Amino acid sequence: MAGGAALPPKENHAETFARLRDAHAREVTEDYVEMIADLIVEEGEARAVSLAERFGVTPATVNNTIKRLERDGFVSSRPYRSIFLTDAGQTLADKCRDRHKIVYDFLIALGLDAQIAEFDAEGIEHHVSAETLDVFRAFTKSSKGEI
Amino acid sequence: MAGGAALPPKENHAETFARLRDAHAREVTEDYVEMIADLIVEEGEARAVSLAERFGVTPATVNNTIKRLERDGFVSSRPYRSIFLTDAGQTLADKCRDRHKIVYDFLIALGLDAQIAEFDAEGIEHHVSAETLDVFRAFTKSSKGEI
DNA sequence: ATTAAAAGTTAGCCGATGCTAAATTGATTT
DNA sequence: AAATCAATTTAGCATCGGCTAACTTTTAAT
Repeated sequence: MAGGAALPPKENHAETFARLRDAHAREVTEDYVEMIADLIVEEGEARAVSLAERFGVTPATVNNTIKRLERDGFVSSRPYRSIFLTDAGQTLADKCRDRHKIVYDFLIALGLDAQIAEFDAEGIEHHVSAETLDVFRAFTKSSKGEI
Repeated sequence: MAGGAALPPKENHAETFARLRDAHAREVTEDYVEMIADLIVEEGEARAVSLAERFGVTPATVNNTIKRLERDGFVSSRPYRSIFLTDAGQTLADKCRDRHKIVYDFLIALGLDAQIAEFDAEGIEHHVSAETLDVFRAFTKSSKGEI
């Protein structure tokens, strides 16, 4: 009963990597809307200069990226003004914030320190399926109850 | 004594994202050397056509990527021949295989099914710190002992 | 009100990673 | 041996996400 199990282990390589590439394509967008939402909460508005500083990129790069996000309907902006999330952008930001927190809390529940949990969560959050997120959440919850 | 804790929670955004971008830059390289090593084990050699099929990209893309890997010292190849790992490539492949297995086993230990564990591991493996890997490994081990 | 500083924008560049289409080489079949 | 078929390579293109340098606009100070 061990041999082939439920799922053929070979076949689906290509699909795995296709989904991986899709995830990558969304990462910058997700990081930006998440950060813009944070900045609006923390500083009252999202300025390009703050995004540049937080991401560690140049203002020109931020400008570039914001244009893509605008094209894709996640943010709105007017020249020399601060940046706003559209409804779609806000929805995405909310989803990302939740997901980020689930991953972060899970890593903390595993015993990792805040610095490492924060850094790893930033990388991991874009690559967890809904199923894995559920398991993470349940684990964190149960580990809290078990004290 | 609680306020600032050991690590200021704000400041280091930029460094986090810089490290994230570094990790991204390594992902394709790591996936390729890992896959080349797998192919050599499974099929006796690594052909471009197999890489193309497994990654779900065109042969032209594989060719491109192999040239970069060659430039960076991870593989060697001669025209119309199969692809070999250099020592550096083999070392990296071994490291990646270990890491991949740790992440995969951890997800399985958490109760996820093989298909999802495999897919998520592929995304997560490039973004786990050494500390997190240690915790994953310890968790998997202890969960095996606890049956 | 002018000037200086800060913020934002534009133009032009580069590398990574993908593609298609066409040419080439290698392997197989007849 | 020739012809075919599969694999590989080349050329040319696109997008993303970075950069620098130069310029413009806005904001703040004097």
